[in-house]
Amino acid sequence: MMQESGTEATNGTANQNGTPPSVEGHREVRSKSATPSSDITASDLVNFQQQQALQVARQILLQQQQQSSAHKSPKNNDKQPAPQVPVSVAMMTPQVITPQQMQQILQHQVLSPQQLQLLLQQQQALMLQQVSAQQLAFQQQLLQVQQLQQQHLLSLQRQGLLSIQPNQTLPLHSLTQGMIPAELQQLWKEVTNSHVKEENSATNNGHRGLDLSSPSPVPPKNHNQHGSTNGQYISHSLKREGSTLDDHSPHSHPLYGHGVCKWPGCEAVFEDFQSFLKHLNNEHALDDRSTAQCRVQMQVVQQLELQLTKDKERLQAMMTHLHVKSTEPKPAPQPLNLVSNVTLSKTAPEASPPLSLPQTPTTPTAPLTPLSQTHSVITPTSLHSVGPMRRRYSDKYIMPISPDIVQNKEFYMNAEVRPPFTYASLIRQAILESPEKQLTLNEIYNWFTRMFAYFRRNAATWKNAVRHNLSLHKCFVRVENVKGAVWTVDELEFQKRRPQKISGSPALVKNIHTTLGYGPALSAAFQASMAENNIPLYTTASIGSPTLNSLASAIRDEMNGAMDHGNSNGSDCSPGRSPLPAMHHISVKEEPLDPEELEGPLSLVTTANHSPDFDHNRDYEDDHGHEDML
DNA sequence: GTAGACATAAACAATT
DNA sequence: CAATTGTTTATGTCTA
Repeated sequence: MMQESGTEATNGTANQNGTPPSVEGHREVRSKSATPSSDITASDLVNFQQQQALQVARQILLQQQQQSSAHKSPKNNDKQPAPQVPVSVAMMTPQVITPQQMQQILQHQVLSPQQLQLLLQQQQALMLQQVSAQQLAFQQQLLQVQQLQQQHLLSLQRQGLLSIQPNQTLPLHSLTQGMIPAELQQLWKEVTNSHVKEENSATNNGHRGLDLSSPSPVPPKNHNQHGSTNGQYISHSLKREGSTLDDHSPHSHPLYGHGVCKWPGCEAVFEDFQSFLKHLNNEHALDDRSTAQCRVQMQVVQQLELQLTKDKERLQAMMTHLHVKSTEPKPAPQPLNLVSNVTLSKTAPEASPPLSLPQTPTTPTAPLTPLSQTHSVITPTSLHSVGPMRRRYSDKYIMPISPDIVQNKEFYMNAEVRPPFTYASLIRQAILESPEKQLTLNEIYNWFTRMFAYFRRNAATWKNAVRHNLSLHKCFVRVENVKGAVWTVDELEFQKRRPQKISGSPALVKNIHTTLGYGPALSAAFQASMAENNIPLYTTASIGSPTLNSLASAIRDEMNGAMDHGNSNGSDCSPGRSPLPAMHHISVKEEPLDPEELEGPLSLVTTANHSPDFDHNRDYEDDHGHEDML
């Protein structure tokens, strides 16, 4: 009987390995390179804006430090691109800093008023851009949701379940229009009104003693080179980054548009840029009022950010909801499509590989991980797409496999989808999950069958593989026991063996390393302990917002050049590939497994009812289940 | 094109 | 004796 399953398995694997791998391989490659621009767009730009602000602040600080300490030379001015170095640092630094930092700067007068004004203006520009960028981001996301819903409705219509006009849209726009500049203006007026009165008396105070008031002398020609005025500087720096929304022509200024001063609550009209600059430096120079306005604006920005966060969550929830719902009427394999749609066009083609697998129309729509792909441009892993073991290749990027397994537990437990992890990783996970960090071979088997629907079949094949792996890898240590022998994991070995593998590996870890400032060696140990404790080390990068991910990706790209090959290890913990925590619960819990999947006795093994958590007694039970299987 | 990691298959020995 | 466990070898795929 065992034989039967064995041969069956062989056939099965043969098929699975046959066609799909190549096809998917291509897909994977494609998906890797085809970073959907839509992912990075608006929201990321917002981040960039913030980073730029921070960068400017840093540059200024740097310059000031240099000036105050050694007065190096006017070089600093020409060398504006030099501070580039910190860019990466700045990028990695949570943007949260920006406002607070600003505040501190304001309060402690660390900077010269002139520099301060730079910051203020930068901030202003940022906020204005943010508003539009955020709206843009929202609209895109909402558009996706809308499309999704429309598709859903359409499909329902086709099935005659619904008769609604496809055009019918949700009142989504109300969301997006919730934060319009007008409102901000209003807010501004309210807040600043009080200050306006003081304005007259306060305008020309000591601060102006600085050369702020000399905007005119600056010839337009210099604008592109090294601006000596605020606006110029900013526009220059922004341009250098090449990531601005605004087109900064020589005479452009974030606070100047359509002949109008965009300073909150100002709206003064100017015929030419020069007069605007004059106005800017005169009317909006660094004084109490401007400072206050800036503070307020910061609050506004924070509010906006908050709002953005909330709306993102809402969107997430909506998507989640739709996703789950769509899988509910599971009889149809449609869910998958839907998911892929939600997931993004990018993954769409991958979400359907089921072709390759006699996949169980079972529920689970796909490991969450793929969903995360959507957002994490970084992830070099489309591996999670259902597919043959080969896919697991990218597994090397995921050393702390544990979290991934745990997080997608539901999915793998119910879907007869090959887990994208190596046998070694799985074995390790099994062992580490055990209370005593040791398992007998049979217990390992049981863990496999319990945790993965996929391993409820093809027993002969994968069991052999498990044994083979146990013997082959040094990281698995066999320990004689009273009852016989148990297997344990030599974590160090486990960590050790991977480094050699990849040389030019994904730089994900690099992020972590650099971020944490750990050397490879240290980090190895660190990771090891993290992994051992099932702590998703990489979540730092993955957990965050999608934008964070793309941000990380950007960082990585940036650093790749410098650090390539430098790191022997760590390539294992990929932030990118980690599933999106927020979406974890999506995996649909299917009551019973697909009947088809549970051919006879197998159903007993399903363990689906068992809590996925380790239970000491289960071994015997499972054993029986196995016997049934034979 | 090559090396390394991995999956799979299978032969074989030792143990239960 | 059969099944299980463990080791080893061979082969093929995939990726860097």
